[in-house]
Amino acid sequence: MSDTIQIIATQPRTFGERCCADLARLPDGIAEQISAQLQLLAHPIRVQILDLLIRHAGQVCVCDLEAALPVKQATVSHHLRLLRDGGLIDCERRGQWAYYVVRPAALDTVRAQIDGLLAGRA
Amino acid sequence: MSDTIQIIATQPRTFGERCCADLARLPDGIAEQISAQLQLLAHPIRVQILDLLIRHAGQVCVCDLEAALPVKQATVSHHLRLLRDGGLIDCERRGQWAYYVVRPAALDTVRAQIDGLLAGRA
DNA sequence: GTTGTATATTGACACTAATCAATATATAGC
DNA sequence: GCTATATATTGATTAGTGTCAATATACAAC
Repeated sequence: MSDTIQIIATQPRTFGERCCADLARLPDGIAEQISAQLQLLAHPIRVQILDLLIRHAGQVCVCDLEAALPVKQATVSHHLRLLRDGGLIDCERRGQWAYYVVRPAALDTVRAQIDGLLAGRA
Repeated sequence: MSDTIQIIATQPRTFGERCCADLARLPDGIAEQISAQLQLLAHPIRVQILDLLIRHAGQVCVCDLEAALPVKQATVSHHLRLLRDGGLIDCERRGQWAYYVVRPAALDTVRAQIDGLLAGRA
C-alpha cells in the first residue's frame, strides 16, 4: 500500500476542463414526471389524507377528513382534487357522502419511481 | 350469497353523524417531517442532481452539474445548498473544485419513510 | 316543490419557492 | 502581492401554492 491518500475517482484536470462533461442525464421529461409525483405527496395535509385513506380503506368521507384535519372544508376538498387529478385516489359517492379511496396500483408506481431514483435506476 | 351488493365498510349513518369521527391520525409533526423530506426531492432540478450524484459517485463537481443542467450556476448552488441542509448530500473540496456526494444512509431513511407511509405504517 | 346537509368550485389574498444578475469568497498559479 | 477560475451568497423579481369566505351544486327527506 502506498502512503499517499487515495482520492477516489479524481481525474487529472486542468483549468476550465471538465472531468465528466458529458454526464449521462435522465431522459427528457423523466425528472419532471418524478418530481410532479413527489410534489403531490409533499404536503403535510396530503400526507395525512393519504395515511388516513390507506389505514381506513373505504370508510372515509370528506366530513371525516374535515374533522380530522386542521384546515377548512374547502381546503380539504382542494387537496382531494389534487390527489384525484394525480390519479392517486378515487371518489365514490354513497348517498350524500363522498367516500375517497386510494388506488393501490398508483401508489405502487410512485414507490417504484422513488425507489428507482434513489437506487440509481431512474 | 345474498343478491344485494356488498358495500365495504359502510356503517349506518344518520344526518350530521360521523362514521369514524375519531380517525387515528399520525402523531404530531410526523406529516410535516415526511412532507419536508419529500419537498426536498420534489423538484426536477434536484431530482436530476440526485440522479447524477448517485450514478457518478464521487466524480461530480459543481461545474459538471452546471454543464448538465438547464439552469445557471447560482441556481445549481442554491439547490445544492437545500439538499445539503436537508442532509441528503455532502460536500468535499478538492483544490478549487467542490465535489458533491450523496449520503446513502439519508437516502435510505427517506425511502423507508415513504415506503412506510404508502404501506400504512407511517 | 322547500329545506337542510355534504361536497365542490370560485376568486381573492398571503405566503413560499425558484431563478438569475451581481457580488463576494476561496483557491491556484505566478 | 496580482490574476484567473470555481463556488457561494445576496437581493430583487417572478411564478407558483395554500388557505379560506363565499357561492354553487348535489343529494336526502319531506
